[in-house]
Amino acid sequence: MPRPSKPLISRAAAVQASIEIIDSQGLEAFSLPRLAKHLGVQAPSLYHHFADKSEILSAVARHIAGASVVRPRRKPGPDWPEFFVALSMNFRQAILRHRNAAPILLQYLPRDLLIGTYEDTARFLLDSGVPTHLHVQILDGMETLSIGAVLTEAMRKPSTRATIFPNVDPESQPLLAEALAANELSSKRLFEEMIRSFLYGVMRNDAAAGNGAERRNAPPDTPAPEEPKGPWN
Amino acid sequence: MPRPSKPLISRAAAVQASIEIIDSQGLEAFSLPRLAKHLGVQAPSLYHHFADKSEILSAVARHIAGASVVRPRRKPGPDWPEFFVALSMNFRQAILRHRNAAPILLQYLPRDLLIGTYEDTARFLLDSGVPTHLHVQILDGMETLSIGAVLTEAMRKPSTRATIFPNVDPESQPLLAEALAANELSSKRLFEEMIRSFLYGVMRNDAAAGNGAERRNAPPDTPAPEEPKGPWN
DNA sequence: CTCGTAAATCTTATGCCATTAGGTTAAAGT
DNA sequence: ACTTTAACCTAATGGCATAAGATTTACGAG
Repeated sequence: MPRPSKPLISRAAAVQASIEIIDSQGLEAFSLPRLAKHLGVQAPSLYHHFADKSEILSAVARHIAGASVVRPRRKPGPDWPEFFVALSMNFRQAILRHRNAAPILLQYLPRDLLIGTYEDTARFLLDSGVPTHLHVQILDGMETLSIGAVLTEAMRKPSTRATIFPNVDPESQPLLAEALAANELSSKRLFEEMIRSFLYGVMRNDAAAGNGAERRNAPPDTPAPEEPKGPWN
Repeated sequence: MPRPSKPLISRAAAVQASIEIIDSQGLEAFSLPRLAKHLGVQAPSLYHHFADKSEILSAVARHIAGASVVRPRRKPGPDWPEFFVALSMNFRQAILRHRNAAPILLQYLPRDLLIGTYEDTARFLLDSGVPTHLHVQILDGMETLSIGAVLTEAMRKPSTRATIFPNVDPESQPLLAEALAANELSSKRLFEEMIRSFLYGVMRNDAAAGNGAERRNAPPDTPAPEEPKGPWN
């Protein structure tokens, strides 16, 4: 059956089907023959729409990450950190919906997709009174932190997903057990608090200097390298 | 040539050779036939020492991550955050030495390897006067943050590795360009500052309350969910 | 010293996969 | 009406992970 009236394959449909396979059967189950079967088509036909497998995976990553670029609507102001908290939580949700795809995202995450929104974000920071010399720290930190935290969370095995730390023995690890007992936060809240902590932490220097905009961040109290890189073998 | 006087393969040698291949030729170049050739042996022979390929990769992950569990020697005290900063930098160094293996680490990172050291770390926090109810936040946060940040950094393409944000157009993105110009930190220092910011940020509540140990962390000023999970498609 | 067992390698084979080459037909443009 | 090109197909190639089973040797028990 060559050249049907209406194409049997579209990039969108292929991406959609790929995500369904990955979600329901895991990343290892994803292969071109399997995807093709899902689309009622033969595997090599996919090469008419994608250069190779990696291009499909790349499109999948774009689709998943793209769904998370819904910017919370918030006015600039002193509680600007909450904008980023909300943004991160959106991102986290979007990724966790397709946690099986996490390795794909690590490899193919379209950095430009995020960076494309940074100009607006910089404006938001500026309007909120955050000094310019902190913008890169905040933007880069948020990116790194969100992606990294979400990906590692996505990779947690289902069995140990409920507990924060698996296999803690109260006998040999009494302090750790006590710490866990004293903890009140779920994984989700831990993530949220982590973002918040980072953002408030970034502001610590300038806050101490009376919120003055002119104070450049001097080298921190302790530069302190440690453990001089010994032979790595 | 069956059953030689001295075994031709050892787990250690196999792991070592695997890392060399991955470092020099990339993760995609790693296959059992290739590894076998490196060891002067036939591919199926590897199954006498490992159950399957994933067991090899798991051992590789252990080896790489294990090299980073060198704990900085620091006394407990008010500058306890610097212990964690040094620890993270060690970890970062160890991983970045084998950045091609980053995807492996995401998949096989032995969580217990890190958690095994948490009891000591909890003791350290306690001796430094950090309240117990923050320990989990700190331990989990440090783990998440270090792993995530390092893995995403490791995945950066060589071409864009030098710049913090690639492809910033001063015309269309003036604020972002300005922010980059105002930034004084290298990638390494950004990482370092990120860790520090997080740790100081975690302390913000208790510090404000006069370092009192009894103050449980009340729900933060703004719980604020946002973007109510719309249909994800 | 001998002999059985188990260790460490081999060869061969299977089935899946990504990808290439080249054929076939229908749609679309001239 | 004719050419081009889009969109599928079948068939083939070479790599891979892994299984099955053969072979030879080291080693420990008697």
